[in-house]
Amino acid sequence: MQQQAPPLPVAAADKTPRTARGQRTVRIILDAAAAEFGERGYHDGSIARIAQRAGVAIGSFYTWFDSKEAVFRALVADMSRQVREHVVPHILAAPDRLSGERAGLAAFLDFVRTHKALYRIIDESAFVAEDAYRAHYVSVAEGYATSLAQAFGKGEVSDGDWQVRAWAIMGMNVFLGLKFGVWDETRSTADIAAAAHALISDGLAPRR
Amino acid sequence: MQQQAPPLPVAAADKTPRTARGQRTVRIILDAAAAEFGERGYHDGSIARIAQRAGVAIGSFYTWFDSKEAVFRALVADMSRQVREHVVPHILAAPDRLSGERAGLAAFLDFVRTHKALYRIIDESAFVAEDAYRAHYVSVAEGYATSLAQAFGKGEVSDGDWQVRAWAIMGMNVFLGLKFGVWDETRSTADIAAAAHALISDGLAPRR
DNA sequence: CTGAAACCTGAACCAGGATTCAACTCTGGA
DNA sequence: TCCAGAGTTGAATCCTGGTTCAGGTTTCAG
Repeated sequence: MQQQAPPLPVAAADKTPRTARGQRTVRIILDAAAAEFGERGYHDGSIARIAQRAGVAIGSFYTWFDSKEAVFRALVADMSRQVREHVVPHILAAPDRLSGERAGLAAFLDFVRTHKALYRIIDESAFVAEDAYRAHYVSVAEGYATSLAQAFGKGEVSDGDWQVRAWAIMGMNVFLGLKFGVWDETRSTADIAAAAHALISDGLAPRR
Repeated sequence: MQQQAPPLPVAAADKTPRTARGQRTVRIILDAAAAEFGERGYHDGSIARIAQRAGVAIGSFYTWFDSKEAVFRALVADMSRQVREHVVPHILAAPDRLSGERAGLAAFLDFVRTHKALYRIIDESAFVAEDAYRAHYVSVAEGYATSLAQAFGKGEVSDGDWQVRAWAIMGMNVFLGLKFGVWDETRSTADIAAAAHALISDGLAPRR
């Protein structure tokens, strides 16, 4: 009975669009920011240029975002979601966790190759918005850990240290994404995924 | 017969110290820069503050480095070397490649825990000096690849895709370093290394 | 001892770019 | 049709912080 009808009591002076028009503008700015930061990085990226790309005045930018860092954070959240949405279905569609891992990596690599900006932005967030970066990877790692533990329940993987395994596999994927997604596109993503799958699945120990 | 004795024909206007005194100053500035960039990151780090930490005038800084980016690059090279120098011996001292991998990871984690600045700087170089970053990881990956191929020759590891394996393992180590070296020190490094070793060595496939 | 090269000094300069703001235009409900 | 609120505009402000520069000080070979 304390807070009344007046729209959004706490976050009163917030910058949420109240209209379809506003929503559209926010989306446009966000995309422009993705392009700008993707190309020039956070610090060489400029608000003026973002506004220009968006075909909008600088003032409009500040109508929707408090600061340069604010857009960047919004972007990180946006992308974190996009990657997950793209990759997770591929994992789930697979018959078992291990081949799911393979499908997931292939999907991830494909995604990276077509969304280099996004990839770079998430990585740079480590230095611009550490908490956002951490949040992203911690949540992904947790997803991995539970998923693996479940797979163990079904007898699809061996027992082991879920936490370490989750971070290890995640790191693996990220670096393979960097190398074979961003830097070097000469090899097919399926190929890479297969090789990585073999490693994760059977390890390096010599066949006995 | 074109270039004569005059000291350093090509790199004439370079900034290499010609004296022990100068050398000392460069070292001091480099250390101050490591501390500054380690704490504040590249962009929030300032030359003025670096000079202050070093107990040196701003002008002196510019006697030895052309720009902010220049020190940063020098730092990355310096650290790339340091990490390698610290870790490689541990790998070589092991009886075989696979247990070497374990020792190497443990050493790496220990190093990270005591040199968080360095770790952060190398990572940030991806955005400040991409080529330096690339050079660092490409060279490490190459080291891995050849080392693994050699181990295969001795029958210590199975056959496989060396390039993918190298990048995968490197990524694994980097992320484990981030998680258990920088962010979370609750677990012993030996512990982490053991778990990672088990993963790399035998994989996730259920025991048959 | 001496002078020239090597170093050091830090106030002042300046560019780039984030942020502000006062006025203007749109839009949709009554 | 009308207008209040929602959006838009972009020149002007402001400030941070990298870089310069015109001398001083130290060092050391001869």
